[in-house]
Amino acid sequence: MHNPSKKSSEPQSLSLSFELFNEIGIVAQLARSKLTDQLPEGLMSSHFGVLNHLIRVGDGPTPMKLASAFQVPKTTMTHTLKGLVANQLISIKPCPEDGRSKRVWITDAGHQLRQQTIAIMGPELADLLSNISGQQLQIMIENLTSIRQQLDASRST
Amino acid sequence: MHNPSKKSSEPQSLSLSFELFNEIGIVAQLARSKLTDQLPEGLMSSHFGVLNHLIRVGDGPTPMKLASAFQVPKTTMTHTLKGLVANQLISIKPCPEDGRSKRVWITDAGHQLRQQTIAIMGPELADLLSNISGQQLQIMIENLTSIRQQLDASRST
DNA sequence: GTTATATGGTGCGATATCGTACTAAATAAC
DNA sequence: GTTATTTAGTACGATATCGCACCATATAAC
Repeated sequence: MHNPSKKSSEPQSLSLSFELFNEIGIVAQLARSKLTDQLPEGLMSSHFGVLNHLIRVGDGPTPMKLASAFQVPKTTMTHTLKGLVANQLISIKPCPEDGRSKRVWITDAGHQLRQQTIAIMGPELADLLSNISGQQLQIMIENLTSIRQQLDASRST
Repeated sequence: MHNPSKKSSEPQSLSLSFELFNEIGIVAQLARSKLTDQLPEGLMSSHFGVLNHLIRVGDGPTPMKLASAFQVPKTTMTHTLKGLVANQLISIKPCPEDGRSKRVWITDAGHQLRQQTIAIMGPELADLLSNISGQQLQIMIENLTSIRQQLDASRST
């Protein structure tokens, strides 16, 4: 059953596969919940995700670009952006090059909220990983990225 | 920046921590979406999760036990169970030992649906992991479990 | 240039999730 | 034994997510 020397490119045991995705799902849920607790009333992890993305990847994407970055339906993104606008954390302007599109810009308040949240959450998250070696962390990120990319690919099919 | 030999019990880099949780969140979302696509109309990953749990862990838990197993509010579990009952995949009976509680039992139809879904999803999930060694898979599960347990613990505080 | 198709965005309805408040039953305090 | 506290479950309202239908604009076909 336990077989650490299993070769790559062989299918993994079914139960281990389910176990991995099970753990991924629960950790995601708990982390999301923890993040939401840190945010001001009316804001959720989805809102923070957008603010964070605007800083990390750069300002001015279209709503569609955001939707595909987070792999959510565009209607969901419309809704999320509406909440951010209502809280004056972003501003949405028409796209000069494409009359169908709009572009999303983060405001100073948005920048501030993101900074503030990172200052609180960052150390907490890092704490959770404190007994994981840097090497293993790297491996986990690489593997998760690989899984995500495969899922992305199968989705667009 | 890249430091594979970092010692354990040191805090991880903030950006790497965020990156890990980011990937975890997106993979969870994509996997959930894929699972929902496989299920009959009106059922979601939350419903399947309960069925799967009833088989794996055993029949007859109270709704509260299920809620804490999935780390969702009890109102959410009430709602999820209602959907499963409506589809005749579980049955809920009063608990003999505790007048406040009820107990959840899976039906034959529930058993069937779970089996059927696993038969479809299992190989797909295993495929996603086919280029990850058994050893790395083991490590990922262990680390994710550790993270989950810490999040659980901090939650009950 | 006109028409057909594709793409970006939104409105709307259905359902999921979750917080608050409530009821009923069990347990603790006394 | 009565009362206070805790616990299991539900009802309800608010919001998130998502699928479908629709509009506006852009691109392709001709």
